[in-house]
Amino acid sequence: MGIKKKEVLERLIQFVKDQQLKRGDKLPPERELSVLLNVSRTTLREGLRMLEARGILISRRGSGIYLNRGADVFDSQPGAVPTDEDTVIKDHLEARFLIIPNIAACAAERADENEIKELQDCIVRLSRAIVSRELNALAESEADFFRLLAIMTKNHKLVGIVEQLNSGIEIFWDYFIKSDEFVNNVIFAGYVEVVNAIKRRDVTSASELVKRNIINFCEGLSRIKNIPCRDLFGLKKN
Amino acid sequence: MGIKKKEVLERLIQFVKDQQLKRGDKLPPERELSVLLNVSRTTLREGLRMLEARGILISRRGSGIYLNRGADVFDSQPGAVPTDEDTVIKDHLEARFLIIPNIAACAAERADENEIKELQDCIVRLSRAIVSRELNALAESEADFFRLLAIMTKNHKLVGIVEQLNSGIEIFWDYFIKSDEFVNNVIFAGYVEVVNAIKRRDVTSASELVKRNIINFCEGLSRIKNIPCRDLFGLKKN
DNA sequence: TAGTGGTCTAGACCACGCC
DNA sequence: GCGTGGTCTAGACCACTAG
Repeated sequence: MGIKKKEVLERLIQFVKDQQLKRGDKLPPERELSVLLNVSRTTLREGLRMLEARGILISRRGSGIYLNRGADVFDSQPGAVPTDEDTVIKDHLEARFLIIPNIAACAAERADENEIKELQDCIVRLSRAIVSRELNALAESEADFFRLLAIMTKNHKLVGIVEQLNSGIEIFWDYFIKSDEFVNNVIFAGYVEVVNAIKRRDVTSASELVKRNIINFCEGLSRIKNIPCRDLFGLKKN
Repeated sequence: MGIKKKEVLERLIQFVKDQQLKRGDKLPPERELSVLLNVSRTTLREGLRMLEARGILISRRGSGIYLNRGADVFDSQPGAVPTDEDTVIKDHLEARFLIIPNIAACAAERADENEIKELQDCIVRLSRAIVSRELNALAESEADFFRLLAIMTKNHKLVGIVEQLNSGIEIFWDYFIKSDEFVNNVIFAGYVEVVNAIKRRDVTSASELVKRNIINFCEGLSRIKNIPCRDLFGLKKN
């Protein structure tokens, strides 16, 4: 991310705090804000769009920009938008756990032969990346795996959501790649099982195996980092 | 959406088809593409970013832009990116059904008193919008409802995902608003029940009630439009 | 009609990848 | 070093909303 872009976010948050703006309050017009924050309007809008994607702002054409529910992050969180690494990783794993199993189940129901073939190719790439310890290839093929599951559902919205889930997750592979052989193999084996479940059209297994896999993942990570994984899985029955 | 932006998407898709580009193939550089498609680079990049968000493209800094898995949409779908209204609505409802129940369960576990108060206020706004038949207020407060659920989970990733889910859904309220009093009341009552479940910290009920609510919603809509709702709910047990 | 956000342009420099 | 995508600028016009 650019230097300016980050600065814009910080200054924007600082501005909201300084002005004691509350939910529903209106921000100054974009042209004015860009002068106040000392950036071009385009750059400002990049930042605004980012906050809009988090539900913090809402833009109304012809009217103005308003603070939204969710603006309270400014109070509780010091940095608000970029949080510490551990939190990002924890949030990501939890989001996976809550969302991917259902997508996998749906994929098992609707996948066609070509798509299953794709998924198998994806696993091959994944395994190559694991044995050769190639970070980028690993992150990419794993993202692909989830992307393919979403595509299998034939639901465009889900594709977009998985893409959002996949974004900004490069960090945690740094830790994973350092992990021991065992965890890698367990996790990889897990992916293979998921594909097999989908091949059999076994909806329930597909969902459960994905869950199991994410839990393995989490346990592997918690052995290296101090991420409390325990409280993530109280919702297992849902 | 702007005229140019739509044109860019169309021309981009046409370009990929004409050149017979397949997965993994590299697109021309941005500066070149912007000339080919006769738009500025900024505008082009808006379009590229949109396709990237759908997992169709992938940009590699210093290297190039590549077609990704998921590019097959060009084959199956005529328009590829913007599909017909019915499909958009169906996809949206299904995505809700697969994702929101788990988020509601998680919210029931973690919500604090202030947030529950917020949710109640939100319902009040929702009910006002329903009785007065204000389309925008209705869409907005319903989006808020889901947004608040995500915020309650204290998981930033989920907030982003719900925001993605909420986006681009203005259309289907057009239909809803024409619906009969009964459906409206049933749906509204459903929201109230969800809030009560969260208040009681009843994780299971929160999840189930949300599901029930989405099903009601779908049935209400299918009475007006010809949306096949039946096949959406084969995954109920997961 | 005035003011707002939305889109678009042409051009500049930066940071990374690859040779 | 060179080409690529990433960021940033300043300024223009369009489309919508509100008074």
